[in-house]
Amino acid sequence: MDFVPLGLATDLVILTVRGGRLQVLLIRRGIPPYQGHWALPGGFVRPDEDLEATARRELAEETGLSAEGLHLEQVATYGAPHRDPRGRVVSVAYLALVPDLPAPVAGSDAASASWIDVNAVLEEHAADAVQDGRTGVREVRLAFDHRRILADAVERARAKLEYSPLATAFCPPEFTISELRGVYEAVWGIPLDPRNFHRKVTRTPEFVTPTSATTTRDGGRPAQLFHRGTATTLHPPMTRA
Amino acid sequence: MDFVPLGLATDLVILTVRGGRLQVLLIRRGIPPYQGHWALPGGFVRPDEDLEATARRELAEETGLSAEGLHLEQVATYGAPHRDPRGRVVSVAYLALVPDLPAPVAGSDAASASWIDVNAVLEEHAADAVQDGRTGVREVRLAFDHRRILADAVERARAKLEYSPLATAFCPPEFTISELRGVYEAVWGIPLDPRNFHRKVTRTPEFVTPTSATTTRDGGRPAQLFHRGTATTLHPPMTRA
DNA sequence: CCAAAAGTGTTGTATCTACACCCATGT
DNA sequence: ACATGGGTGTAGATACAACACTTTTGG
Repeated sequence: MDFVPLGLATDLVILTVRGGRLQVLLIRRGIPPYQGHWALPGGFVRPDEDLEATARRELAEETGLSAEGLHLEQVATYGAPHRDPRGRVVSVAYLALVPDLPAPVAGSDAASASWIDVNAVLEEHAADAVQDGRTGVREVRLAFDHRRILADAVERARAKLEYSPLATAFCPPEFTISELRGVYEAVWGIPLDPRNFHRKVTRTPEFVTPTSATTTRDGGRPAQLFHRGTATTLHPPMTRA
Repeated sequence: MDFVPLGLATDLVILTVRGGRLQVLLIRRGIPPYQGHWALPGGFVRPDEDLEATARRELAEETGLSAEGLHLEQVATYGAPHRDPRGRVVSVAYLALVPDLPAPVAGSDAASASWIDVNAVLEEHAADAVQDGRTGVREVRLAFDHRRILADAVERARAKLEYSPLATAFCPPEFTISELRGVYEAVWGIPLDPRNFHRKVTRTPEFVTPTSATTTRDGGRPAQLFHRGTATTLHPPMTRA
């Protein structure tokens, strides 16, 4: 057996939708390298620990949620020889989707964790585009190759919304069609027609199933509440513009 | 840094279409563990070698082709603690697509490599389904977790044929629409209407571009020859039944 | 001439988009 | 009453499946 010395880690791209915006959980690094930069949460795989178990453990640590029931999937593995200046570290990236948490990020360790607007990180940073008055976040440089990992994970999420019921993973157990539409709009970054969206979702077999309850939490006429259906793929798929 | 002792390897799922069937390159293991079983070609990542470089090196070694221009993409990483009985080995799986080689598998090292029908490997093996008179191949048990890796890679290929021009990676530089259809039929395992397929492919922008040449190698009326277009995604996508 | 494969036209059906319109609540 | 969001109906455009039909070669 050929045991080249290397570290094996998992990095997590934890996404949520808050206030109509797609956000990612980032940690500000307190120590070099990349001290002061933002980074994806992650950690080393323990001996005899499965890769997904590592990711799920990190997810629980960072969000304070029991990771059961949360969506978690592997995205890709990054292993360029010098991606970490300290030595060879190969990292398996996972994508996690969580609903908008009522509780703030709790249980995270000493480092400061925050929800950061994904667009603020991924937008091209022309030197003159620095001042963005709306969000306050101006420029977010990620440590290591984490910008690429984030981009790959977000692209995965965008693509999977089309043909899978993944968007429900961003929602609480019971949700309205409008709230589900809000997820699509936030992740894709485009507005959708509320009426056509409603029809499409409710007519796609097993995408969502109605409960007997309604809510007025979004204002206006009471909306039917739904929970996830049993579908694993959507026929026909949802379509972006 | 946390250097747990482990081996890092890449495994290759090299697919081709021969005689209208989807086939995978497998190697018969000459030594334990799993001596005598079929396995995916693979090998350990060298110090300072990028993951994809490892995969491309293995691909060139096994097929005897220069790996340049061949399609190669990462599929997933497999790291269950006891997937290899010799110790902890984490493997990054890559999918490679090659055209039907005029030359047989050359340059492969001592172990015997063969093209094996993918269906013969992936079909469910109920104990009483062992005797399959049609294909002659009865039972192909793969070593390690390679059956799962193969299944994941094939599913990836099947899905990508829908929305990407990936099928052209199975074809020689110049090909007819029929040959391209043969790829879809082999990978998806279903027949397609030649007339609708022709229209669909030629009307999808930048999927294929016509050359000035024709061929009669498929018999019948001479067929227009095409080469790959510049599209990276297909609009509209190709559809399975 | 016939067989075989290439390629075009047509028709009915499903789906999408855009938008008019009505429904049920809070204030 | 009116603002707000929930939900249904409908018409034109687009795409699809099925299949009749014509074209161009080899034998």
